[in-house]
Amino acid sequence: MTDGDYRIIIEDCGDFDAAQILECGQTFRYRKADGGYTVYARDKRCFVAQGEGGAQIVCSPQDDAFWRDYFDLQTDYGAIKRRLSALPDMSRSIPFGKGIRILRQDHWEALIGFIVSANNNLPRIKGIVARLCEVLGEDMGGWRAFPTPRAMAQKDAAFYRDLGAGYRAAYLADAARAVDGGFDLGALERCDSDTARKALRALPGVGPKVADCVLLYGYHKTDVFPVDTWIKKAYALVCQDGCANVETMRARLKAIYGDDGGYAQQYLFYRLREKG
DNA sequence: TCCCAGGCAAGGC
DNA sequence: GCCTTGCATGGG
Repeated sequence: MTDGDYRIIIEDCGDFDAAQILECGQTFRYRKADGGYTVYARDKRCFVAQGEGGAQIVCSPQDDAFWRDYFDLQTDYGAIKRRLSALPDMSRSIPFGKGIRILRQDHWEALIGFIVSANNNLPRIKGIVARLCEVLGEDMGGWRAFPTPRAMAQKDAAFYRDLGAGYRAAYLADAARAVDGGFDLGALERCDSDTARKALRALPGVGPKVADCVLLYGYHKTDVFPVDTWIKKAYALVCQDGCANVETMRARLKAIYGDDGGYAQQYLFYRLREKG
């Protein structure tokens, strides 16, 4: 890391664990490094070190506010955990993933990342996103920014296929053209989750699951409950009703966990994937 | 080799 | 409307 000595210090790590935050599948732009993680967001980079005594975010001093917001440092996760504690499976899942936080990511970045994520695995998603930045992102002097909608819109499906995106290649090209052509991602900030979800689903490659992930990680709309293959497997733990329809599952899980559904989903997802 | 991965879209009923 | 199928590619 060559960004100097500026550090954001997190003294109490009861609600902050870098490994859990980054490896719980909400972002694909990080690299495990010696003693921590290098994290990328938009056109910025930081290094997160986690030790016994606490965590430190090493970054450029002018990016202090950006990273405090990105890591959601102003939110009281103790209060969230207390609200969820009595709900199904939370007595197991919250202690297992107690250091998870929901990152406040960029709309566009979350959209592209989760279009890539469809029927894909985490190592491969990370690789595709890394190549996307490497080839189309602005050179920031040692690393690459996430590509702009304009930069991505100028490439066609064949380009993204060569990058290894598989059958998602056309989704990437078409979604980029839609956003570059005027689809207003920023306007959805002011919509409720159901309205924003319907709007996002008009984009190619955005179905129910991808839309929910974009809303949760790209808009911090924490009342959504993304249902993926892991949550489908877990559903029987929470609702022993034999339900197999995904939309019904989603509705029932939303009803159980309410406005904190996004957090509950993240604790559940992390524990299941890590076999905790 | 085979199954699976933070699913989506299209086509058949 | 709901259900099934095809889809690219790499990990385990």
